[in-house]
Amino acid sequence: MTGVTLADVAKRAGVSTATVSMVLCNKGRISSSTRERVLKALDELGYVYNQTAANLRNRSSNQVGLLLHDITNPFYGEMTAGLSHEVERHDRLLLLANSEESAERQQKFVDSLMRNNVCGMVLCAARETPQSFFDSLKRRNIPAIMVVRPLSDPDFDFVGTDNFLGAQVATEHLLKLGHRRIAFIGGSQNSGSRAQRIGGFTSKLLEYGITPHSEWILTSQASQSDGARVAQALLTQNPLITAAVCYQDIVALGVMQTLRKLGREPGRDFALVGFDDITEAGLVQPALTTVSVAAKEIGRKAGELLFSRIQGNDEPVKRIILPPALVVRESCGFR
Amino acid sequence: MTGVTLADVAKRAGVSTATVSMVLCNKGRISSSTRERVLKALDELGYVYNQTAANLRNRSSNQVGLLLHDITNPFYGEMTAGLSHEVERHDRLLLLANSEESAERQQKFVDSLMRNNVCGMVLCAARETPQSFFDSLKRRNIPAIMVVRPLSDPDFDFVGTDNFLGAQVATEHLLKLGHRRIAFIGGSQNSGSRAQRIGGFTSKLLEYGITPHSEWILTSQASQSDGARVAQALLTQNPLITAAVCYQDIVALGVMQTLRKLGREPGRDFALVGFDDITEAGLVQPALTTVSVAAKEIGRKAGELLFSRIQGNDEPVKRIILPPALVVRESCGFR
DNA sequence: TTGTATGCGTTATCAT
DNA sequence: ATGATAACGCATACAA
Repeated sequence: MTGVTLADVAKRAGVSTATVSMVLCNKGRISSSTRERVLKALDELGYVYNQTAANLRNRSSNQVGLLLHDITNPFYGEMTAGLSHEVERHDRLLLLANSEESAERQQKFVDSLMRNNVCGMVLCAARETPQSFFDSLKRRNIPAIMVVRPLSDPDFDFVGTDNFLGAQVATEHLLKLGHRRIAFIGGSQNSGSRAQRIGGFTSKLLEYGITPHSEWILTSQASQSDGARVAQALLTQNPLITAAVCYQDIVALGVMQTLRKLGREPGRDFALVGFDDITEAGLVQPALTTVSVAAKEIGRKAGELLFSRIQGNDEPVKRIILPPALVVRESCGFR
Repeated sequence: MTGVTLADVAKRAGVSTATVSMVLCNKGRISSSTRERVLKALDELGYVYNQTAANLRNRSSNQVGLLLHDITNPFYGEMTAGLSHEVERHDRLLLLANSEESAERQQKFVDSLMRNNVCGMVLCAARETPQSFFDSLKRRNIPAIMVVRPLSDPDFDFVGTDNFLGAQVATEHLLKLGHRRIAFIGGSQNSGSRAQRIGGFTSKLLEYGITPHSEWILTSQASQSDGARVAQALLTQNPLITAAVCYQDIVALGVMQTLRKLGREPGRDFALVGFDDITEAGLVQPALTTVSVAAKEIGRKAGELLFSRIQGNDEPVKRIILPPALVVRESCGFR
């Protein structure tokens, strides 16, 4: 802190603080001669604007918050980049908080963001978020956009991807290739995204006159090893299964491992579709066919919506659902 | 903004604002009876502390800035998580800015962070950062820690990894496995980290009596596809090369692709070591042997040092160099 | 132990 | 076109 204030500059330029302030904000009409003088004084003194004071006086803030549960996940890294870009475009600053999936820390962060007067926030809530969390958010009445995880609370704007449709597209792809015995592998029991994907999966099966087997729908951790583990049991007991939709790409990678262990070659003896289009998907052999959910775009759209809310847009609650895209590679057969 | 202030609470509780303030900060001695009353009023009114006002009054701030050039890069995601954790431990908030490698935007961000009065910052400066950037930072005299990219400006604290040693360890690993024709793939021409890694690479070759071929040292973008591209030319023209140290894991992943395209199986016909130990490294097949630079730890250490500076530690400039660790997986052969 | 009064650096209202 | 001054919400020195 250099400590140079408006008053110092004013004295130096031989004007009032009001004048300096107006020069800084380009408000009011000031003769170009005094403007010159002020500008010169500003420069000579190495003045640095005190946003904190301005925020207090204006009862506003130039900061928005982003609450994530795992910044380490490349998907959220992408999303953050998209949002960050939008935030910059609006000359705001981004406050980042990482709940690491703890409801307690999440609440702490949001409280902190509120104390810091953020003008809005983007949230990907932890899985076990209590209703009280959303309530406290509403009470303060600060613009907040939920992202990625569906069904947080219907009163909030939401930006995410169409899990249902994504799973439908993935499933139909397998169906059209002639597969009839298809499993769904991965995701945790209490995941809303997973519920939607399973919905897309089963609905499409039914559309083709196929009754979904609930024993062919497996949960797993979000890791390759656990994907491999759960697939092992399923595929040894049900060798007639010829394809699977996986909840995540990483799970699909695990399934690939298991297939090879069982002497079956993915892409030839078995068809596999993943979800997320992570980098590795294009890398493995055979390259993984997957549903892409455009993480960066989610961030960008969330920012766009947030700023429109900040600027007073009071249309009814919005749900922006980005269309997923099937990225066809090699894991369902080469042609 | 609910708009409830200290004064409102004070009135309600029948005390002065000073008392309320003291209750909030746990300062001064206040009878437990009035404390009760204040706490009750606080709660009833749904008071929310105004950090902005406090910051102004205290001539301080509870925010630290983090300037990155690519939040999308998993390495920086990890680092951010480490720093974020440390920031939380100190009850501060983290302002994130993404320069996308533009010196101009970077300067804009830092100016903005300064106007917002951050109490400190962690910086991974853009590659083409002009000296004026560092000068403006020094002028304001705000604690700043440089990370990852070496040699920014000797007057700043630095936290990074030992690139030289890391590359030596990686190279020696290949050498001990019997490889004698080893390439170095990746990194951009003007990268300081890369220069250090090449130093480790060549010095170790020389130690084993091998003369480094400059044509076997390639630059590439930090992407899988470019890694694949540059490897293609090298490996078709020099089929006798049996191993490579890659500047980054992502580049190594690209090289894997190329190898397969050329009918060579990584881990069997060719040995590969990466750098960074990103999540994908453990996921691909064969899993990538790599030099871990403990991204999270860099973030944590940077935070630790930053807060010690903020608290007044005025020891001479520090350079914290974290030891790299070779993570042996499968890409140099299974055993 | 608690209250009074002042100032942090800015902006906006009202004069001039 | 510009100046004086009163907030913004809080913390603290000092008084009581």
